[in-house]
Amino acid sequence: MEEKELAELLHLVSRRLRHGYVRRLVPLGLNPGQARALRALADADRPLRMVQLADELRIVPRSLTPVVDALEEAGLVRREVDPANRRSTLVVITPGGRTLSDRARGARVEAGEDLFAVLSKDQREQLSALLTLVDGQFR
Amino acid sequence: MEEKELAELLHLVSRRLRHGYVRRLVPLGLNPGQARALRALADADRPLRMVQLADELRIVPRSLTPVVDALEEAGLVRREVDPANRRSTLVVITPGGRTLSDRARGARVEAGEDLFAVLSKDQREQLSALLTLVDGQFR
DNA sequence: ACTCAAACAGAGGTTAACTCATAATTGTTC
DNA sequence: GAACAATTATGAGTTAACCTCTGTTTGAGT
Repeated sequence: MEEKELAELLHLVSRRLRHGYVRRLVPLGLNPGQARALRALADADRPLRMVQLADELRIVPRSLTPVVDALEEAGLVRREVDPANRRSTLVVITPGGRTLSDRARGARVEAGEDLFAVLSKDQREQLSALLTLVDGQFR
Repeated sequence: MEEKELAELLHLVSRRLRHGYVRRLVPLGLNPGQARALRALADADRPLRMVQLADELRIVPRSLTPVVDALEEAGLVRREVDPANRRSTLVVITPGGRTLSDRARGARVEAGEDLFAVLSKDQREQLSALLTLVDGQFR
């Protein structure tokens, strides 16, 4: 009776995930967008320019500005002028930012474990593989 | 290096889907939330009270009010006082609403086909089954 | 030197949620 | 059967995460 379409399922599940994630991020003083940006910076392991970071997050650069504002405010990143191109801003993660990024990763993993508790390890890997395929097609 | 967590993948993919969906809904004058509500009403095949509909959509009733406002404005649903309980409002889909709901379903399916083009039919069914499992655990 | 493009941010809008408070009704209990 | 509690919807206000369009500064190519 309740056979939902993929679109609907995806929406509901991703909303549910966000819920658990947000809850765990609150004590860290981060929202998901900020956590994602921080994570991308930690993973890149080098300063990124605003455009690069925005691209990584698949958002337009303008949408990144307030995210970086907040992270900078919290001392988790620093903005630096790119010496190679003074139009560009380099976003540099601070040691504090790195630490918090690790804690945020924990929150993300926990939220994922909560949500995907009903799936076996195999099933999770399947899901991950399928989504990677879908995401990958637009690289 | 590009090994993304499930949380991240889910977020990116569902955002991508929404994108394609929104684009196709624009000519119908609907946004995704309105389309979802309309769909739930069409599927229920009977008037639903605000609380019931909200529950179906997994949102709090207060969040449903403006959605129904818009649908009513567009003549796609009607609000009626529930004769069985005068506190309750019954949301009744109109013939026009039903028609548009069908068109919105088309949009949703098309967007899904676009996004999941890289997957085989089998893979899509797998994905759907996995997400149904995850979604199902909270009912 | 002059023009065009790139990078960022200001201003403002949209969607989709949320909470808290309130009015109307109904159901329960003494 | 009056008093109290719960339910239903909504007013008011907030938040996250995006978007577009515009303007400023800077750099790159001719």
